Amino acid sequence: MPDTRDKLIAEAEVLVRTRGYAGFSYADLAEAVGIRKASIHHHFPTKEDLGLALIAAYGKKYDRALDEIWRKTEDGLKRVEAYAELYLHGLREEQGCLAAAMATEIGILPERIRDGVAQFFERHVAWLARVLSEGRANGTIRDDVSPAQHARMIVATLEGALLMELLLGGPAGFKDTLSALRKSLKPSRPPGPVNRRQPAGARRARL
Amino acid sequence: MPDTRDKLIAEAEVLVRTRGYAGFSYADLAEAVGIRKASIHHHFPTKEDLGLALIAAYGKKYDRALDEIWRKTEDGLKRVEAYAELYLHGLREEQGCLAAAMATEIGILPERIRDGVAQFFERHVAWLARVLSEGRANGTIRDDVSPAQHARMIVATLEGALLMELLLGGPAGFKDTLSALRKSLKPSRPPGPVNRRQPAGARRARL
DNA sequence: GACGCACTACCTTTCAGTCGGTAGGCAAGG
DNA sequence: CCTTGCCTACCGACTGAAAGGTAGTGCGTC
Repeated sequence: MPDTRDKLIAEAEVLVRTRGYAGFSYADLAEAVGIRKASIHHHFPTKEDLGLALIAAYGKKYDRALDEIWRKTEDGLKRVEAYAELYLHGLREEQGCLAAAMATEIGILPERIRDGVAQFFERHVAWLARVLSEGRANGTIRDDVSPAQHARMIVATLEGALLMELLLGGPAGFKDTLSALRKSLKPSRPPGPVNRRQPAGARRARL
Repeated sequence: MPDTRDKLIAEAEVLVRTRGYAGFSYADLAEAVGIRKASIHHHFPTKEDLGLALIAAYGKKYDRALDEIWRKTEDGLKRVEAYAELYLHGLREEQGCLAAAMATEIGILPERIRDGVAQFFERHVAWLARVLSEGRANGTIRDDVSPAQHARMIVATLEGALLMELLLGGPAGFKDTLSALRKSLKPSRPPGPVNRRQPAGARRARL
């Protein structure tokens, strides 16, 4: 039994991800959650408050997912693939990325929300940079990739693919992009046992 | 002296690219162009009519640019870089992609506009697939890239990079992504005269 | 009895869209 | 040459609906 506030955030997230920030109203949200419009203002006095809570909650949700991926495997390529799976999941539900939706509305976005969205991207880029540099070190990522540059590229690629494949090729189209991306990261030779400092207990990514 | 209709399309394009489709009103557009709100309805009876004209004009503008790039060089990598430059130009003007902005609002987009946006992406993917396969043939693109897959990836990457770098790193951040992308396309050895099987008469695509 | 939460009722502003009308251009016809 | 008629372009004034937001009330629970 999630409390009302959580339900509001959950439903508002869906609305933004399918219609954009300016594209939904308190009336829409009220109907989705099953309370009255005025009651939403009790939890989120202004739409900006709601938007801020949305991007914060979305960011935390992703932080947890990144953390889980990190713990589940030390294989750089698998980590990236598990990261990509997060986007693919959105695509299957026919929902875009909340941050991307908000980012396209820069011009009308309250500044604090903009900051939240920027932080969202920054954290992902930083996390991927760590994944890549560690992957290079343990031989699971090509050694000619630049972690900083490729981290940016990966986020950009996945955000773009989600955006585009929502109306083009669906999951199949997304996977095309994904295999092209994989090719640019995979080491030409599989990591030899020398480089491999994988712990004894084999783990697997959930992808 | 561009006529009013053209001015309306030009200004509306800016509005959508900075604020999204739902994020601007006829009142905003009227002010930007310097005519009255009612007069806009004379040219575009409904907002859907306007949106349709917008994506059509935007598509044509890009078609011309792609055509010019095609004619200017036969080097696959250079073609891709010139294509990327189109996005970079938007970034410098602090404007996102019109199609991307509309794509994030799928849930409220009139169907005909959705179709227009989907076509926009499809044409770009198709054009890039030709660029890549021809580039492979003349040795200016790595021979292990799959034109169909990489074409999708390139559009996705550039769309995503534009989206993200508008609030993150600006042109500098974009160029990071771009150099990572370049690395995945460039042949490991520069094209030798042996591989080069370019016909004497240069060809051109109409696209 | 104070607080949390949802409600009814209402506010102001803005939204897309409509209406009737004006001003000017242009071509046909007497 | 001058009227008549039709056209495009624009306008002020308006409409109903929907936007975000407010005020005050009731009602159950610590």
